[in-house]
Amino acid sequence: MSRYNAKETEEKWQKRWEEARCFAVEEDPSREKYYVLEMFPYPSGKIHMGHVRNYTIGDVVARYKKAKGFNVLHPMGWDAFGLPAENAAMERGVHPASWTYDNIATMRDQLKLMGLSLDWDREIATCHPGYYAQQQRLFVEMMKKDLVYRKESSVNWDPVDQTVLANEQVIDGKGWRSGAPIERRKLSQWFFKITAFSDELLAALDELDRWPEKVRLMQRNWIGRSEGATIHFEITNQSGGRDDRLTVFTTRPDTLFGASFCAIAANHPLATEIAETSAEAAAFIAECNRLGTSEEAIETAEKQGFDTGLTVQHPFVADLQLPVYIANFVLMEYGTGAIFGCPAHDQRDLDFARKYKLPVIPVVLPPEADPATFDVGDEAFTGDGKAFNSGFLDGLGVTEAKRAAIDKLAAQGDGEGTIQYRLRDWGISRQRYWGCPIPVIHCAGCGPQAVPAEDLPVSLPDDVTFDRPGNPLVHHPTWKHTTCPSCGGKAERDTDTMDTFVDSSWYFARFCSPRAEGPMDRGAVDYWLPVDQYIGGIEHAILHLLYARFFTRALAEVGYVGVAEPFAGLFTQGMVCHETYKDGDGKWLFPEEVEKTGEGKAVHVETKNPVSVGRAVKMSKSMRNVVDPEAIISTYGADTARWFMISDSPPERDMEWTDAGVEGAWRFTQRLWRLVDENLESLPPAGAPQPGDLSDSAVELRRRVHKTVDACGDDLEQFRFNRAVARIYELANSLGAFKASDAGSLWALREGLELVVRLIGPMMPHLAEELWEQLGHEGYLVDVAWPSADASLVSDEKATLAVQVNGKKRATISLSVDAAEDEAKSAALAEPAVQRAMDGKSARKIIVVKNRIVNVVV
RNA sequence: GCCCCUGUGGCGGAAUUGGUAGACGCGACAGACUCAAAAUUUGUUUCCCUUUGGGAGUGGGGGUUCGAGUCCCUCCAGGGGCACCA
Repeated sequence: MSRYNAKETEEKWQKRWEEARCFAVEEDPSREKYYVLEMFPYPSGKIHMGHVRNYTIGDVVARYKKAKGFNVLHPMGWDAFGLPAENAAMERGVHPASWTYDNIATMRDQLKLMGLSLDWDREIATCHPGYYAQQQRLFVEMMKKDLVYRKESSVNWDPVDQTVLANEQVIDGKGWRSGAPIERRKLSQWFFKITAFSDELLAALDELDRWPEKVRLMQRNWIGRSEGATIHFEITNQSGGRDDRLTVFTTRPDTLFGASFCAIAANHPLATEIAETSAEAAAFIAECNRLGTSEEAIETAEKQGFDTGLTVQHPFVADLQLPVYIANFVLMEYGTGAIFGCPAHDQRDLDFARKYKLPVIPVVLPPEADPATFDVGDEAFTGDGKAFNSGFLDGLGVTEAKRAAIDKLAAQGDGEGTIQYRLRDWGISRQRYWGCPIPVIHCAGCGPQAVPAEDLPVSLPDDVTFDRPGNPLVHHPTWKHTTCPSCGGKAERDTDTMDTFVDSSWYFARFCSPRAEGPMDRGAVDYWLPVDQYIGGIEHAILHLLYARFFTRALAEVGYVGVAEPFAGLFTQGMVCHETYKDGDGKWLFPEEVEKTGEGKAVHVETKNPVSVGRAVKMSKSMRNVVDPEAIISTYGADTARWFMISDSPPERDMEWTDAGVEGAWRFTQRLWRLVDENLESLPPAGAPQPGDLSDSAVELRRRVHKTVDACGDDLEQFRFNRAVARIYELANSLGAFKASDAGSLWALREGLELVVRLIGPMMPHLAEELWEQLGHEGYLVDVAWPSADASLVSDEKATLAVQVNGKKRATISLSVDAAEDEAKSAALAEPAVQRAMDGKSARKIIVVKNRIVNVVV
């Protein structure tokens, strides 16, 4: 009896597939296309289990669709620009380019070990000039279409390192390297006009019916369309020539009678103006700026305000003036950067009012509450109710009151109904080296000028150093100095590079024609786009996916593509988790440093000191709970790793990586091998015709086989890989237990073995090819069509129904499929257990659900 | 803080989408094979009650229904995103 040698076999088939160019594809208008794409990886060094899961799922889909007869495009590339390369440069002195390309080489080799059905001819890296040159062309063309503009916006500034920090580099308001308190600073930056598409991006979500509902919901909330009102409050005690009105946006104009203050953002123009003459205001604003730019930091900070001393006139109540505060929880980026506070009906306003002893006036009465005694306490009432304490609005519901308030404001000239979006334009300027240079030249006389097409690309200089803070492109002795394309005078290049989200906003289109001279070949994108199935992590649910949707629309305006939506189908897979280990000193340990001693206990491999075992969390370097895919593949083979990845947990759910699970998967590969190997000699030859009559047990086996084929196809279509795997286990159990003696059973056994091999093809492709060959077939299983089940063997003759009495199961009965209701009733009542449970009472009602259940109500 | 998701045996999960809860795998236990171990293999395995049999049970509490893991309300726990990580 031979043993399956995974390593040898996997190498053998990987080589053969490559030589036969099994996965290289071209446009073929005569065939239906299917574009499978997994989110391309950032080349961080080595592949991790998250990649293995992502690419296994994608590969199952790609191979399945290929077997279903589609012309399948399945490419791979590298999201190769980004911050970690610069960190490596600073920490280890390696050049970002060589660091990145080394990582790509390593990770490419690792991916190849997985046996993925990729068209490697189409490989791209976003840091390659061949890619980013095209991106610069797109930028220039978008500029011409007025989709790009320049404005000021805030960044996190590290005053010690003299550099801009990413949000993740700000920890508790301090720079991660310097530890210095960070400041908000304004810089002039480039923006993509994504808000021009707010409505369209929102409306089109309804059509994306192969996207997870939760992703569509998150995007809807992110775009955040809200109907409300802008209200102009007259400033009553101002001095000087400033604008005498404060404009706020609110979604609750119905609560205007409950207003007790107004608040403006720390970077509101009025705040800036006040700070010029008030040292206290300036100090407070500086304090707010220390919070950094992330919404999370701003909203979780304790609510604080600064009373400007200004007051504004309430538009409806003649003798009411409201104080104006500068507040740390008001965002300049949303609405008008100013709000009116109604503490009774907004939690943040309430917290603020309690702190600064401002009045809390309830103006919306919850249903069934008493207007005389109703009080909000510490919890604002945000639900629906009737307006009270509200003058002309009294008695109206929230919706009607909003309308009435807006009408009155408009009539008075104090405001109007407005639709506001939460979505902001996309700032893409980054003060970094390792990114796509922004192809713009700044001329003192002519202003910013796009680099002319014939001068593209603007290449990154190689000779840069990271020995001092700031952007190497700024420090470079010659790079930024150039001449103005318009006037010919001295000018400087824009030293910013693009956000790496730009790189990943069109790579799927580049894959259609990766070596095209322009950004993309129209014929190729018209054939391949949209991506039929996109697969990646849920962490990209909003930003990446929304930017790509915007960019595709921008590409359509520029004339490169004919579709608006890049991804027709989306699947978001869960994370790969692992237990965590800590030694007595609280130091994290790698799994290989830990030895299990049973019952959830563990010790250190060398010292034998006890180790505390923590629950499974997402694999991460910081907690050391990582398993190296390459080590797994070299021990068990790629098929085992792939099989385990999809076998237990549903792909959209988080999964736990365990040694026991991998070993179980490995045992199954061996079992399948033996199943074929042990029977090989007695089986009829491949392609032998079905013998005349089959024994009952052979027919029964065929039923199981064909039912499995039928159900597995459905499961794969619906991404229920774990169910398909369970069915294949069941089938393997049946095949293993089957006693074949006569010619008919041996024929049925061959059929069953061949079909199980074809079913595992997308999941364990190497083993499947090898077994297919063992079973006497020539050519590649990869080229064999997906099997279809014999319909006559899939349907059952008998159905088992549960019989309940008052909803409690008391017996089961076996009836022919679709048996009549009366037959089911009498069979149910004939059961002794049912009679016993009925306890002599008569049935008041009997509910019969065909082929499922009979419920007797007494 | 805001938005979104998840919760079923010792563990991962299944449940025909409102109709027999626990398929399949892992682990554990017992047996076979073996000098022994590994591998393989047979069986048992939600909990409680003494059994033929009965009761409880899908994070907690409540509701709708002939019937709820599935729908509604509420609470708890864990996770993802929050615009410069990718």
